[in-house]
Amino acid sequence: MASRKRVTIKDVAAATGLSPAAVSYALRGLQTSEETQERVRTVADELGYTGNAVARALARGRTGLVGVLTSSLEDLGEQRFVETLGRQLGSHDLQMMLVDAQGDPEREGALARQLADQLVDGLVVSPLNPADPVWDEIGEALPVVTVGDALAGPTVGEVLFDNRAGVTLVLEHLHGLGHRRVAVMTPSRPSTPDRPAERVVGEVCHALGLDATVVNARHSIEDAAESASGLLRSDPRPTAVFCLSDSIACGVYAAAAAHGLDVPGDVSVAGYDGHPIARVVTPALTTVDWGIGDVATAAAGMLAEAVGGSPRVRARVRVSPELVARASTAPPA
Amino acid sequence: MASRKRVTIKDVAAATGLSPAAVSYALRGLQTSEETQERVRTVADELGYTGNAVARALARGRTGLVGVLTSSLEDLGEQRFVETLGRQLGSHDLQMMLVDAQGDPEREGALARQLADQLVDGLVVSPLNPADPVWDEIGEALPVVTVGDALAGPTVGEVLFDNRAGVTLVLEHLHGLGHRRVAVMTPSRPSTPDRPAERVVGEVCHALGLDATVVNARHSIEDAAESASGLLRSDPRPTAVFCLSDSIACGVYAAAAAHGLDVPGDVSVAGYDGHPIARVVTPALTTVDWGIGDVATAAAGMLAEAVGGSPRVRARVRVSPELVARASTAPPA
DNA sequence: ACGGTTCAGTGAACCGATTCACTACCGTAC
DNA sequence: GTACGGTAGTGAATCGGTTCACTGAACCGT
Repeated sequence: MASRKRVTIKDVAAATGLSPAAVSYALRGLQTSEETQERVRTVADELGYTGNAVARALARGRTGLVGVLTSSLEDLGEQRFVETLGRQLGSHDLQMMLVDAQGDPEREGALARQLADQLVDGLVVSPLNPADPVWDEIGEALPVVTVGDALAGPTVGEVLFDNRAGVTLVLEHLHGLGHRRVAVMTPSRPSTPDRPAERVVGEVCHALGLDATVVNARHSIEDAAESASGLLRSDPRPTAVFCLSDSIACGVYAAAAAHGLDVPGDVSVAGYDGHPIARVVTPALTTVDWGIGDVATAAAGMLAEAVGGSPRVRARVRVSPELVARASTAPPA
Repeated sequence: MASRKRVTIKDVAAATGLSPAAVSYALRGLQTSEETQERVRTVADELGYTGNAVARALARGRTGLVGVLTSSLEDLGEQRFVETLGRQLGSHDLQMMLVDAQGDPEREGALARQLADQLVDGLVVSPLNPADPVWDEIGEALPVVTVGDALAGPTVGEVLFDNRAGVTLVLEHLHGLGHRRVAVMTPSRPSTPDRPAERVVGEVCHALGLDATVVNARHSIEDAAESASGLLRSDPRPTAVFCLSDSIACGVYAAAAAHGLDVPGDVSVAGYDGHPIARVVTPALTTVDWGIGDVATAAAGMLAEAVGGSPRVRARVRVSPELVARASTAPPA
């Protein structure tokens, strides 16, 4: 069925009696008379000519696609980030090509290389492993905007959020409420050697004199619930659980309910992301708002500018995380 | 910076003393001796040759990309669907190119046309407007798999869910509990003339003798909360609200909390999607599970098969929605 | 009437791969 | 010794556009 031959620019040229070059110009409103443009457009419509995006990309050396390499689409925060980013890129006439590293740093590197092979004009990435040498290569080949942690390699833009500050806000909040035995659930994979967030957590806990257990979890609510389940059964149960994403916090809620534990009566829970769902769950979730929407907008803007060919200045935006204290955290029993 | 010239197949050819053709074959392990292949691979690595995806796509007539046209990424259910779909397509060696219609049927049509211009090898779509003539054109040009409502045009696969059955399940459930004055919140835009879901709602309500108000809302939790706010203030307040997505239901929870209304004491709430979040919120949300994950897996499989070039048989999978009654619905006061 | 600009449009090169048709060469069989 | 078959590799065409360098004609003021 699909074999209906594609209408090419040559067909249009033949039908109008013009050269392919003229048609190409006419359709873009260049170097041709008004009436010719009109005529070409009419004929093109009649023939159903749509143009071949791949050929155009090859000839022009750009595709109009922006790669978005997300660390894990399972995360509600990432989902929301991606949604906004796609919308914003669209407003700059760029298409989002979404690729999911699924929390795996190696997969992330491989995907990045693949994307850089001329398929995309630029890349937005919130790196799982900012130290990966792949970023060096890629930063030289195309505009890269990072979100979250800064990259070793060259980039055209960075939207940094001070995760140390964010983590500190929560841990100080918990400490201030009187918690001393807290668990921290991070989305990290063991294979990431030096995930900054985790290191920061360790340092801050140490500084505050908190007794912290770090637990790895995946972002999905179901998986997080399972990981949390073990945690909540452990003998000296932590009095508070700090989740490095709101998704994971949702999982903890589910696990707490399953075990008949009250939040925050039996255990306090804090999240990270400032996702709207945090306001909906009961009790409303204490979380850190890093301005998902603003970050996405900034990133899209930077990349659009760089892809548009403006001189490569390294833009840098720093976002301050804000603690949103709600009902899910309270002094320990 | 980016100006470091790209290594092309010719460079590799020159470096090995072979023709570009030979290099092309060698790198794919065809028509060349073992040792040549080895040598070419070595040289290619040294030079940092990666290949140009666009040129390859033009020559071979396929890109390895699959377009995924989502109706609205604001919806938690869609987000989850897309996540699974991307994962599944990846396991078939296909890349997902995600495009968001943002709930706008016209935008959906335009994006579909754009995608079909040779950029993608296939398309997965859950159509906002199944009657749009664009599907006819596109279905002839490339493999299309629909999810949800069936399309008028030709497709290679359909994952149908019986939304009539799903809607009926919920409305009968509410009716059975004794509700007579219910509100239905749909994500439809007024511009969609014949959104099937809405028509079905009308019919089923009529059949059951329910007094139904239909309210349009966007999927985002914030927007849905706002729409719900008005609804909950209306004079003879509906005793139950049926939301056509779990996202919207979350918005209703938020609005109810803001107005000091108890769910289900003052108003029952039901959702649609079976998103994991439905189990997390309090009270746990009554919803309709249509098997997001299974649907995504089925769709990916169908499309992969069609893109792989297997004979075009129209595959059809029908998914039965299942009511998951939880604590958010109860008899009216 | 004349050189000099513009304007509209042409032809060919090009982007970077793939693939078809063909050649050179080797070994083998008769 | 000639015919034959198979393998390794080549050259050129091709995919479908864009763009550069150029041409012929119309138009300009003087």
